Amino acid sequence: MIKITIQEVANNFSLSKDTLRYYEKEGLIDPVKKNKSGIREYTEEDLKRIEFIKCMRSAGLSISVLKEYIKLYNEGVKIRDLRINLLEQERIALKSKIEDMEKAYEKLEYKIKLYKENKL
Amino acid sequence: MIKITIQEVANNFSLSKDTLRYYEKEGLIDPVKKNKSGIREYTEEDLKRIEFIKCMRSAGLSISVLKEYIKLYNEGVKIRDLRINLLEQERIALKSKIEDMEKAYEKLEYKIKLYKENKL
DNA sequence: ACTTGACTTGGAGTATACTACAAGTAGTAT
DNA sequence: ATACTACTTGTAGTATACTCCAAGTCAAGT
Repeated sequence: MIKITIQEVANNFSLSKDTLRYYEKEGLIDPVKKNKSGIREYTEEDLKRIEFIKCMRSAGLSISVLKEYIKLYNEGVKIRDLRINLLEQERIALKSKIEDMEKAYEKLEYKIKLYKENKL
Repeated sequence: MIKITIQEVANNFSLSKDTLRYYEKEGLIDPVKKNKSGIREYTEEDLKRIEFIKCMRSAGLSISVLKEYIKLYNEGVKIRDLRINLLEQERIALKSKIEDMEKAYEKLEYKIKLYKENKL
């Protein structure tokens, strides 16, 4: 078994140690195993979860939405449908957010073009 | 000349009156003309600015970045290059943000697909 | 044995972007 | 005239997501 320290996780994911502990406290990450000295030792499983959370956070999913999803996830298969539902909703929200951003992007591009052509 | 009240602006742009005054206070919107009773009367020009700000905000550009851009804008042509620069930077940042979000979107889609195929 | 450095905890503090409130004024309806 | 509504200002409060700090523990190096 590989033992990964919080420092290593922080470096690899560009997250602060504080943020990692914060995510754990909030339940986004399951409680990480600690050695006899109380020091966190992350597993591969933990890293997968952290990667997922980081990706979703960077997409703008809020802590509370992710908290809810993880809670459902941990409660097991019975409420699988709820989980699908939640993800579907977030997918839809994310889609319209991306569209908004693309609109803004085009607007920016256009504005820059005008500037460069000395028309502004 | 058309006189547009803050209420109408708020309704049309789905922004609260408080937010509109906040944007004005922060300098994102130029000081709006007031009638003899001190009530704001928005012009077409104001509305264009508000639309731009709203669009950029929804793309995630921060108040402080927009503040800076508007400040440069108001300071005139001499520093046009600075403005282009700022917009270029934001364009690049926005692009990578959109890419992040698309990655997250695909991940979500995939996860939902797995759920639906009963593989999770 | 002692210092160093990285870790632990719980809780306080910060930045951002609003959002609500209190006190007052102005115009309209009855 | 009185009540009602919408507006004004400045300031205080809130939600979110961290971020920092104090006090303490622990293992390794000198």
